[in-house]
Amino acid sequence: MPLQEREREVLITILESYIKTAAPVGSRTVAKLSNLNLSPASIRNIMADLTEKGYLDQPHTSAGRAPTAKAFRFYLDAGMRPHPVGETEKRRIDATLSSAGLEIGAVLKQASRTLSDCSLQVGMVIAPRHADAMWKRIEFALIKPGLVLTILILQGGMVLQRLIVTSKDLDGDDLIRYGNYLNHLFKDLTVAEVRAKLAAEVKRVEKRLGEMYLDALKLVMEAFEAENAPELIVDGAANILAHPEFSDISHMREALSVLEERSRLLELLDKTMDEFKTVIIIGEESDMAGLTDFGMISTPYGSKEHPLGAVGLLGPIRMDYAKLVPVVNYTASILTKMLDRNF
Amino acid sequence: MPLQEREREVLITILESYIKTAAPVGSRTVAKLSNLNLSPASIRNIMADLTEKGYLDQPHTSAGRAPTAKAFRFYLDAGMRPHPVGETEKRRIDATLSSAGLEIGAVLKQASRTLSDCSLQVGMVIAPRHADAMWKRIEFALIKPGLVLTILILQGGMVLQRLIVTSKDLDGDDLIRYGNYLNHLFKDLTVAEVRAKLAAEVKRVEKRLGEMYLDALKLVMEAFEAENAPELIVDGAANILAHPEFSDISHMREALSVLEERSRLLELLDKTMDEFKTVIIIGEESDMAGLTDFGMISTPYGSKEHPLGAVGLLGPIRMDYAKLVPVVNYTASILTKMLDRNF
DNA sequence: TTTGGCACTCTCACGACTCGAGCGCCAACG
DNA sequence: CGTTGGCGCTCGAGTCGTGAGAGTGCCAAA
Repeated sequence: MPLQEREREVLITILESYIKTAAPVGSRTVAKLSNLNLSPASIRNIMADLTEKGYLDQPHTSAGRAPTAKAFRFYLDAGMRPHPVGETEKRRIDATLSSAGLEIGAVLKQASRTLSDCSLQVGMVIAPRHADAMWKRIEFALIKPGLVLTILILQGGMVLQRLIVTSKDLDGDDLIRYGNYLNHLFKDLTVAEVRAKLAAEVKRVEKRLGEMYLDALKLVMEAFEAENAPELIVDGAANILAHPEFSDISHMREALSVLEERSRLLELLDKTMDEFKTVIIIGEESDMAGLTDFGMISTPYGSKEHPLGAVGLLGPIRMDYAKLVPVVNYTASILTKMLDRNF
Repeated sequence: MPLQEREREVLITILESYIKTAAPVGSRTVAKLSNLNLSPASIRNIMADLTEKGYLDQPHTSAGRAPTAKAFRFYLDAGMRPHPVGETEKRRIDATLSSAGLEIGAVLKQASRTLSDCSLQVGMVIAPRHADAMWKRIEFALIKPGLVLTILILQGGMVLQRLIVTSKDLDGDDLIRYGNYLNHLFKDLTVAEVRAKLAAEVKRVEKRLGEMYLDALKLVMEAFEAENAPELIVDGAANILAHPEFSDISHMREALSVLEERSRLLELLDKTMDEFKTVIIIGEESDMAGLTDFGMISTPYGSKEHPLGAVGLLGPIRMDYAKLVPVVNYTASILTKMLDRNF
């Protein structure tokens, strides 16, 4: 059954108060805060209904009521009026992001930090996957006999580097020839495509061409075989521990353990990239254990045709979504713009 | 006045018990643990003396005694019998470190993690300063008109990269010429020396040679001017919060704030590099506020002639130094050996 | 010099108690 | 019939007192 107008109003009032104070809200408070001009007694009736419908929860008889995850979901889907990002804040985000320079890695780190600073929550950023980026050039440097530094420059200025052990008699000239051969072969393919093509090329070369090219291919294979997990940048873990819901020690430990599960967080952020839109996950909507009391906002950056990565926030379920969703979106848009220069 | 043999024995017993349990130690416990074969009453007398001399501290009348920072200093300087690293543990360290591959950055991160895992404290590593490393080769890649990726390869396989905005009409051939010129000019100088030489070279070129070389120099200057702060890698912050001394919330926050002061931690670790020996700093010996209840073990890696960086542990003052100092030293030695391959 | 004994002190855990917030219910009111 | 004020109830948080336990300090005896 849908909510009546008055129930809606009361629920939103409770939500907004709870988001500010993290404390259960009583009928008196709601009566004062809402613009319904009803007495606490009437509010109590409405609150009782909302409790029955599963939107509110009483920790105990005399403690006021706290919104449930269902209430937050309602808020996000229907009740929330997003609060646009202020000019001051915009300027602040612009400034800090551009202070990081042009390098993707540095910019992303800064983005994560800026997000966590603005929100007092945990900021997260997924870096662009190397696999989707295009091969631009490979360079080899002989560090010492038998040790070669391989540097793969990707479109957009990303760099993948790896040290490789080789046979001792490989010299600088060999490396230059390898480089030329490989650059010719793989230019303008994505790293994923290169990986796919590598095996076939090895077979082809084995039959027709000399040993030399085989070595070159093996070098590349060794260098870039394991580069699969996208990088997750997390910042502001200390922020989150300052919130009152974590003032008790066991909750704090739980929060820390959530932050350690990088792969799970990645999974959640991935969703936002697949669908290329802002996603908010609260409470048990993720099937990630321990995330019950958390909420996560995430949004992709890059373009719909070429999604690059995602940025997001993780915090207690009672985050100020109305304010923070626009902040996350704005950050993503700036990020998109900044990285655009590189492509 | 120096400690008598019996006082020494009692103090060390107290220290070792306190290191294990983090709880003040009573006379009965000492009587049982020590091999003096004295009654609790006699122990009490000795403990009273130690308290007078400043080695022990009573939180309150009936709480047993806890060692002071002075006691720990005594322990470190005179009483401690280092506990050699076990074979199993050695193998474990070897294995995890070599699983990180050959790349310096990855190895150092792994070292920090391994240290924190072995010790259940916070692991710290200072990465080698780029300034001390030798210029091996510079590479330029034109990412798009007006945007150049600069890659400086240093001796040992370290890589410094930076994106630079240039004039739009700079093309690939220009970049190759720039590279040749710069590599010839700076080969086998350290980054610090290059920085010093740059200004002079600019002046020299301004008078005699063409515009082109000037641009090349400016490119390098822009790329590598700001690279000063050595990198500090920290891992295992969650570990430290599990210790009983941080079970109360205000101590926990204090601990977190200590970990955020990266530059201060760096300062402390720097000491160990200057003197090139293992340094243990406890309590107020550093003048760093908030570090009163902490202890830090640090030791350099690399060789005395070419110190590369430092590794260390940060934890509560009652760390198990006897066990952990050898662990830190062993890690540093493995690290030295691994990086040796690169030079 | 060492030891057992004993009185003393202080913390911690537990229970009783009070206070206040908030609720549910109900009767009365417009 | 919705709204309101009132009243009694419940439950948590804080306060106080008490008792147990750990540990000390001191003293007299071995």
